[in-house]
Amino acid sequence: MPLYIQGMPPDGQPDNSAGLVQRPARLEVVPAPAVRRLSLYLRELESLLGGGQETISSKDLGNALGYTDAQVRKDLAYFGQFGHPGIGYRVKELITRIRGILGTDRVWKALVVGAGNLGQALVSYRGFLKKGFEIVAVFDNDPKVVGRRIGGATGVEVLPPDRLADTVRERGVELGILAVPADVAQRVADQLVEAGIKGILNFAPTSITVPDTIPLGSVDLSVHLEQLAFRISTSSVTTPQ
Amino acid sequence: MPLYIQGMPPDGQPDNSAGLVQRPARLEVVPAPAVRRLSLYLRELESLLGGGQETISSKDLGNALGYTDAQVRKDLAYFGQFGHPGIGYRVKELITRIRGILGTDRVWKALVVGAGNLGQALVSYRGFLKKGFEIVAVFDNDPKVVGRRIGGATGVEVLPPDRLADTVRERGVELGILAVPADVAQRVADQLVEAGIKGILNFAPTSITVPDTIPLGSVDLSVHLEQLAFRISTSSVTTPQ
DNA sequence: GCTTGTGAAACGTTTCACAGCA
DNA sequence: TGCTGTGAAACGTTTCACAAGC
Repeated sequence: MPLYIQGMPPDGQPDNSAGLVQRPARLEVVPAPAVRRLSLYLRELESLLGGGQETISSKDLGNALGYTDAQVRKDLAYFGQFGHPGIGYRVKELITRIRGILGTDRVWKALVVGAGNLGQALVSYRGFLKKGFEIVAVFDNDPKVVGRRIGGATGVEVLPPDRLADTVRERGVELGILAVPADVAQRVADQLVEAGIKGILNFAPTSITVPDTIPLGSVDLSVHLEQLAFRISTSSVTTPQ
Repeated sequence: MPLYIQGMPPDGQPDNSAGLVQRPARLEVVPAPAVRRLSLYLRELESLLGGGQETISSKDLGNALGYTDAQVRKDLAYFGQFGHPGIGYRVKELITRIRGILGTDRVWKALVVGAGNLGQALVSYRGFLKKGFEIVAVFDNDPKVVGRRIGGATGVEVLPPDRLADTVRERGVELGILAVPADVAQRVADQLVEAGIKGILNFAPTSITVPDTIPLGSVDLSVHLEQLAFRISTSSVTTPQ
């Protein structure tokens, strides 16, 4: 599934040398894997910034994550010219740029459906906010859980499912996180879409379908363990060239 | 990172028509994305089995997950000939085959490091066992948490970090799941490797390095939300050709 | 009819290699 | 010298299209 994004002109003078006609914004194709790596570059850069490092080369950034220097440069070049020949990339500048590209230079409101163990863990996780995500509500259909507070003093109250739609609308929630059992995941997803959610991250161990205008991500913990099991099982039989 | 696995001969008569010389097992290359999809096929098939369905075509299996029929057939064909022309795939048979391929036709012992919210959620998750994974121990360095029981009656006791190595060895633990803060993830990974763990799944929001003999998976919740944010942000500018 | 398995073609992604710049 | 940005080549993956089988 290739991703088409509207290309932005490189820094500095826009190339209008062709003359009088305004050049239409290039339509460029960004490989989905490149966008995934952008998140990892950002994470690494934030760590470097904490360590006080001011610049980094594509070689060092790649090495830290197991990619080649060419891969790093190519990935970044899809979005513009951020580097400085002879110097590398300025850490602070690149962080700002990548946040702008990913859209996390502002705070996204998210809600969690399902206040089981995983739902509680997601609501309690302190790392989301500095990444640009704020969990503003959590829902559960168990009356014994509704009304309870999750996430300590600054936490949120568990709401009943019938509050879902109005919460999305009134609070401007854009992201829905599904931490419900597999058998209700599709139904909840439908409700979220109906309520006007803009994207869904599904932790339920089942595949769900949404209109293809709604970006959908999914994380299945068992699937990740299975992939490990496969790689361990076959590594004894493996000949990595 | 291409994956090389030792190809298995198709069902029935091994092709030894070339004559007297024993044909060496073909070394075949399986795309990593194909292996990931195998897990999804398995999940879908298990759901179909629960619904009583006996056979399924590559077309229907693909449709359920958003893939083409050719993709499904190709993926499965990397590992052998499991289908029946005119019929499709027998659900029960294919489940057995895929489990055999992934290595989850037996139970893998896993441990969790970190008994915070996420660690507790992982230990408590009831779905792992029927997928072939058993969490046999959980560790935490907080003395207030050590000794506590997690996961109810059948749960496990939280152990201190100094019990890590002997637990891996004595109980034959093969998989390590990291649910610790980023700043200790690498250190814990090193200890797990030192103790003889065979694979690691990292939930800490940082990249870690392990010897390349040790398969490593990683799940960063913020990264998944970032990818959603990007897709939402760009979808207004998107022309999915 | 409907279905699989599979070479070959099409397509997508990564790596190479080097011009250009600090 | 060291580094980026980028076309072109190499490589990997998916789709096509069809022979063969139920």
